[in-house]
Amino acid sequence: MIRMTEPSKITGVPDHQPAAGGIAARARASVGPKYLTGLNPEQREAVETLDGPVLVLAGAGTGKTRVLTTRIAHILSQGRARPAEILSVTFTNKAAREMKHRLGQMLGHAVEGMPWLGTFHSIGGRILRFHAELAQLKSNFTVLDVDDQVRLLKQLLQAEKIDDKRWPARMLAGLIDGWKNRGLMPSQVPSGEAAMFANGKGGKLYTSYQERLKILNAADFGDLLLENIRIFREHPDILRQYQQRFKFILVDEYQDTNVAQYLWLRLLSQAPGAAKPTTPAVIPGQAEGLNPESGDESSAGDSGSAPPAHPGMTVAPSGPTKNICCVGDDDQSIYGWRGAEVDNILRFEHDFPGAKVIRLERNYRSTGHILAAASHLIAHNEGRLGKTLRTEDVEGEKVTVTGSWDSEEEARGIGEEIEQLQRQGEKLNEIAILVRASYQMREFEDRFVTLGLPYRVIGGPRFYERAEIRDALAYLRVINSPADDLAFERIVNVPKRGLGDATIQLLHDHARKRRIPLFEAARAVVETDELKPKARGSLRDVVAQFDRWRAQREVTAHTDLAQIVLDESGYTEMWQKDRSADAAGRLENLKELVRSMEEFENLQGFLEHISLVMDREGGAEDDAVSLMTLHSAKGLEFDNVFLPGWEEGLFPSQRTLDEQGRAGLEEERRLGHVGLTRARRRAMIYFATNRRIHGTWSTTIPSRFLDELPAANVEITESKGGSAWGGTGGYGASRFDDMEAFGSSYTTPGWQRAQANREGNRNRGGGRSGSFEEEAATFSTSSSSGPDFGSFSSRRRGPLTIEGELVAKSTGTTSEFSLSDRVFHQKFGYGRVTKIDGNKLTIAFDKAGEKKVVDSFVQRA
DNA sequence: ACCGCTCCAGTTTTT
DNA sequence: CTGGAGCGGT
Repeated sequence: MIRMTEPSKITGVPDHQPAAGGIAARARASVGPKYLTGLNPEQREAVETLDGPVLVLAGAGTGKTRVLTTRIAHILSQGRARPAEILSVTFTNKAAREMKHRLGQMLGHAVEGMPWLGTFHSIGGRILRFHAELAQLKSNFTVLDVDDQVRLLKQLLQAEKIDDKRWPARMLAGLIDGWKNRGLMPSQVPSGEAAMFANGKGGKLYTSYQERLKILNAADFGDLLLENIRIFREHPDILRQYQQRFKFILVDEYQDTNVAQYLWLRLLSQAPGAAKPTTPAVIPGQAEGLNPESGDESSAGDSGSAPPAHPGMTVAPSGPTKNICCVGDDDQSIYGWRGAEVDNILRFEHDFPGAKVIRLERNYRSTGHILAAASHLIAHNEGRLGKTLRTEDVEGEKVTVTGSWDSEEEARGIGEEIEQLQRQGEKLNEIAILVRASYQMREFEDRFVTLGLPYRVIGGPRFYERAEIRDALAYLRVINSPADDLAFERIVNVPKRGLGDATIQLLHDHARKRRIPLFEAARAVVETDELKPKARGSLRDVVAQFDRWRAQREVTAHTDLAQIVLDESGYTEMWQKDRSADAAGRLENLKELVRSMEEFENLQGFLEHISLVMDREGGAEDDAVSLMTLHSAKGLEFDNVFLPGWEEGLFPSQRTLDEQGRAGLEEERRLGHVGLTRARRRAMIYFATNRRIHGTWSTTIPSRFLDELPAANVEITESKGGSAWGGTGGYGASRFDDMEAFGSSYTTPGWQRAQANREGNRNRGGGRSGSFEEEAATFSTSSSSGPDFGSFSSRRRGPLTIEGELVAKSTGTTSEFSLSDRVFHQKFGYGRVTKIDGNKLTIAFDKAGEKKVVDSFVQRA
């Protein structure tokens, strides 16, 4: 039942792997270098096929990262290339770190010499710094975050007198991002698209945005690749230099690449010298921009089978290709909405003639039932290369599907299921709840807080995206480069200094008139009497402070300087005074920021990398349930996975269906596949019949994906969260047949089912532990269920003994708190106790309102 | 300049 | 039902 060991990813031999191919294979395997032992034949082929293009289709849990790292080790140990001659790209810093780590383990030493292992953006940024002047930048250019970008665009919109309510800066940022993802410079944007924004001003705004970036000596994320592509196209000699350097190219998660990344890879993967010196003056792709379907590649050879080429991809002359190895899984492509092109992977053999395609289909993660369910589901997709995951693991437990009355019951049921798992000895760290949309998390959080069940939310704002980190960075940016207007504007009135819009406007006017940065404008303005005395003094202080810090920079270590700046500016104090729940965390983050600076030589080096490299690394030591979206679950695995909210409209998401049609549906289905394949031993799907959407209750119908699960691997269970729909009612073992019948028409209104079940429940009636039931009733968050359902929900009851146990287990029955105590809670901040019920407190929080929490989760304030 | 009110819109997220 | 933005009052 229980898996014995996790197959060792690096050196061990997976225990359930066959002696494939018999004696001959084994003999051969034992001959090879030791890092090859333990690879299955396909993995081994993927590692050893070094020459020419290779596409490794690596299904979930088939050892993808292991193949990538082993391949690098193999290249190195075969002497085919030196570490600095291998280009190895990932999407996330986390993935890059993971690869470095594993490589280090495999090679037995730290991987100092792999300078070109990193994310697309960090490597693109690195290359761009070398040739910054070719992009009208200086090598110390700033990488703008989304906030800066939007602020800049807002200014441009204002300058153009465009109503930024009707045409929000965010939307324009999204458009520009989309264009950059597709590898389009301003001149290449199809005129129809450029005209869509702000009555035809879209293209012009893109152009002026790019101009402003150059003036600010800044690049956004898209530029890091786009400017590379431009430089490579316009300077074949530079391109050739990189082509010669990179003897091998490895790409992780190829299914997530966008057009720009694809073009970048294509350029770099041509054999050196194959790139004909194109006429640099004409930017190829410009013509195609007007006529998107005319990429010349698509006309070559095999018609029909491959999707049409991207516009603008003709820059890469089809010539001999170097050793590029792309690893990915078309069934896990879930980022289409942000520019990823599944077509890239579907078209690989066409784009890289002579490519070898290797399928990894042996799954070392999940049990048979889970894998069968996932495979069966994804088989409903049409646009896929086709893989069949196999396992030699046990069948294991069937995937369960559980219906709940509403989302509250769903949360309660999952909460109880988790407690049961916990009592069976499962680690909370091995339990995850994967939701489609982040607003689903709230209900679980509320429930867990009530239960006192430790949980952690994965995803959410990244470390460097947090306001306090960006503020701190802005201070440092202004010190480092006085011309960084965006940074200056961000912090000039943070903390509050009485420098509001009027002052900023004045500075802007000055700066524009005299063509100087805002900071210099400020310096000049304080010498005049254009400002009111108060603002003037304030601004004078700010200028003086920055002058002082810049002087100190010469004689102070950069970490110390950062600390000084944060203290002297009053920024630290601002958060110290803040009484909200997250203030403490923010101060902690600031400390962490200062600490992280130690890894860098100096302020300049730190700032150059920070926006690309920082990410939060939460303390994962505590045992806690993980709560996250399906998207952020990609790449992770857990013994027990809960998949709530499988309802039409939510999952698959109505919006995706509306906007993307069939392609959207397929992407949603891949999301379901990703969710299921995260589970090693247990996958538990839930759907609710009623859900609150935008505040009002609506009735939902089960997701069509439920119908697409294979009956043989799925078990219908009853909700634990108040077994309102007992086994007898409409919810027996036969229910799956119901669902299959459901199959063809999804129109069956869910409420019909709900009605039926409601009847069933009425008939059942009767409660169990009366006394506790009362407590539970008072305790459950007051459910303002829809009109019809009020009577029903008040009837709800469940195996409450579970809760009883937890209560007993927690802190005993007498609370150490008294009425009207001031308390602090990690999540909700400060509040006052208004009611005590054993160890359960009702607290009126200053900011979060009234909540019920277990007393062990609060402390006296 | 800042606070508090009303109104509106409302997936998924990395770099 | 929430959070963010924009507006008007102090």
